[in-house]
Amino acid sequence: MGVGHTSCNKNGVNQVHSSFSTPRIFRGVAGDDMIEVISNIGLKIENGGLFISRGQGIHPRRIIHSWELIFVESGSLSIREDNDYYTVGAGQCLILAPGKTHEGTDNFPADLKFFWIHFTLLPSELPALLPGESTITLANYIRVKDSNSVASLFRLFLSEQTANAPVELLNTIFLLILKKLAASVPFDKHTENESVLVQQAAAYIRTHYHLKISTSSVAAKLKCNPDYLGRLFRQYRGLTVTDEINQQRVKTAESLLVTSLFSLPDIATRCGFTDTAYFREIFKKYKGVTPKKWRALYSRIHINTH
DNA sequence: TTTGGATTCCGCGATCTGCA
DNA sequence: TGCAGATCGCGGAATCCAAA
Repeated sequence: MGVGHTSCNKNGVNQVHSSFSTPRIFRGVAGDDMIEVISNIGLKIENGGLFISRGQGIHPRRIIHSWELIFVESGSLSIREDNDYYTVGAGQCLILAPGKTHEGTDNFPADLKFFWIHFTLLPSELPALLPGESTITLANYIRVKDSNSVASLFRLFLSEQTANAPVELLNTIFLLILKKLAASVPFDKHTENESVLVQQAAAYIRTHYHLKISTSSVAAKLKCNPDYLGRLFRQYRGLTVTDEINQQRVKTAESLLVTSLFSLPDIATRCGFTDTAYFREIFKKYKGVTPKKWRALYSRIHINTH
């Protein structure tokens, strides 16, 4: 497999390189529903972790000498790598290359949670591929197809790492994560043809939906006419800017309703709604039921009363 | 009865849409 | 890309409801 590099998109946003030549970091033999992993896989895992936001702070500017695999479980991470800007949302993955400058471009939102693993590539001294062997190619920016399984694998990785599991086991779990990522799709291929303005607006909405934003404020931020932005957004994405904002808010509310005990006004505020009544109306519009019913139907919180 | 949270209603201002 | 009419978003107040 090769891990990709990123390069500057002409239009400045989300350029994805989906094929990579060298270096190869591990080799596997494909079989029927199984993978035989060669023990000397040519990579060294340094460490991994889970970042949970406290709703403040920003990713520091730094250059590291290892690869970094980031998988966002909730919220969104705004980050740049040299001249490439990314907004990595829930269920998305980004691979940062060594030797490049990366830093946050916005404060950590309160709901941000992401897994990370640092690894280095050993000098490749592997012979040419043998019959039956294959390499895996990964894009550097991926919308993960089965994000729940990937999150479970990351948790397993961290658990085994804490238990001082043998390197081979950690490598195997890491390999499974990479296989899952390889089966996913590079992020938003259609965006290559999409207006830069629309991409910038969407990225801004993904990181600011919890604040008081509107078509006007997004347009003002991007220094363009609100009418023009609204038209472009509809043209490329088939929905209005307000719809996009509301969808982001409802998505977050959906999660908070089933995983927290916050009151509806509290959740409305956390999702960017300044009015609970309007929150309820919008939630019902998208989900078909009121927030209260949604919580009753899907809440995973068990409340002890004694 | 009180209190806190949920729901409904109404009106103004923001946003969308069609047109130039 | 801007204008104007139509439509919709959103805030505030009133009301409902359930628990204490």
